[in-house]
Amino acid sequence: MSTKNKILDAAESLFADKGFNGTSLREITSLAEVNLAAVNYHFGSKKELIKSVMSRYMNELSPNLQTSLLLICEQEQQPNLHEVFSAFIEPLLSLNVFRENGTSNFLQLLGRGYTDSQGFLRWFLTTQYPEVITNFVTAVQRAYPELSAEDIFWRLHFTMGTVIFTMSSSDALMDIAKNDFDQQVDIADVIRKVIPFVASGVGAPFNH
Amino acid sequence: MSTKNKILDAAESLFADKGFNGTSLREITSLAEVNLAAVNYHFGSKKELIKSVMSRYMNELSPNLQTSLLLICEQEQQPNLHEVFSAFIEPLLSLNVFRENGTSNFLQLLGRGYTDSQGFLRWFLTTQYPEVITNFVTAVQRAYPELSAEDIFWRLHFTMGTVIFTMSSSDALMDIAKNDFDQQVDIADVIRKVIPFVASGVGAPFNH
DNA sequence: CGTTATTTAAAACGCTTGTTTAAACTGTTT
DNA sequence: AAACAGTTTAAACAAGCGTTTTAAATAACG
Repeated sequence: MSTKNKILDAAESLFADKGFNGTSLREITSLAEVNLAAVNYHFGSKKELIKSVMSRYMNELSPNLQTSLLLICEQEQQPNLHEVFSAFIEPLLSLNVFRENGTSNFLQLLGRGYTDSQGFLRWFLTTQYPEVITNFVTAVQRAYPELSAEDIFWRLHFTMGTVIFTMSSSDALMDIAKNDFDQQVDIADVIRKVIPFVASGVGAPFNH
Repeated sequence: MSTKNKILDAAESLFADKGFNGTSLREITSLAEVNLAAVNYHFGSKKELIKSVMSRYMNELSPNLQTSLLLICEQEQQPNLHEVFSAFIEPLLSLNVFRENGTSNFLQLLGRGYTDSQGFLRWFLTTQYPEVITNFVTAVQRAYPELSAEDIFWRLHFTMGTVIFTMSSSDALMDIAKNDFDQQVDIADVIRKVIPFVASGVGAPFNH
């Protein structure tokens, strides 16, 4: 495997675990078993390395998610919200074949990006991959046309919060569930549990 | 104002803004206009300062939340989930009189604590203030008895995720809402928007 | 008033951070 | 075989970190 990919792999799992700020280049390069200077040689800076780690996932996920959402938008009958959110399941889980622990790693990284580093990653994602959000909004609008643009905006961010936060701490949560309820769960189970929650949340009646 | 409180105030707003890892003691002491060494003198270490900042809020919030939830648990008729979650509104908003921007600062700190510093703050809160969680679970159980303990566990964490994540990025979200929808919102508005979402999410039917 | 304890001040500590440098090495091309 | 670009290496850089130390200023009390 190339040095570049060794760095990306090591950075990915450390970033997911301890955040971007919480991970040093020395930790990354020693896990990747490459020289410290290799990061700056191949990526230029730590910030660019973070972008590369995220891009690798987004370039894999984005087209799958696009076709999955488009399928829902273009079908004859009106979809319900549960269908819309279920459209995420397969593209997200397919990240697991793309890379070991791909699904949870990616979602954890997403969560880090929203809280670490004061939102520069949010800017990066919304400017580099805006069509993902657009399609998602369209799908929700088709499923629940009474919802105003403002309410869609807020409820989609609530949804992102639910999913991202859950996945950020999914390791800890799965441990607790195992200890307290003898309940062996994996990331696919968590996704199946969270879909009814967010679908119902987005579909909640509103009292203006 | 005492040196100790000047430090606590400065630390609180910086921590909420940039996270625990992302804030240095030098930033804190220079915003507080006190000497650098004062932190270690008064609090012993940065970690203890973090605990102190959180405790100041928890000691204010915890009793209010207790009485509010107890009121719901002890009332004659069965409460619905919307009532249960609404029990948080007043105690949370009262943090705003306790301290400027108290509500959003506290919720942002809570979010930081779950993602920064690998969960030591989660340990701190669940061991120091377990009765808050217990009462909350009891209230939800009364409102939705069909929900199993496992499902309550998961859905309450989804709820925490929604709220904490939303509040962590509430400043950014309120800015976007203002720009895109000419919608002037404050933290109370956000809370009013999120309550139907989480109440509906927790109350979602499940498909076993 | 004088003594003791508490609080602040400035400087330095040792350590880690991201980044840069310059030399050594690798494999291909002329 | 020599020249070459592409990589890797070890060492050093300046800057920032949390913490400690020492001395000066302030407050409390007999």
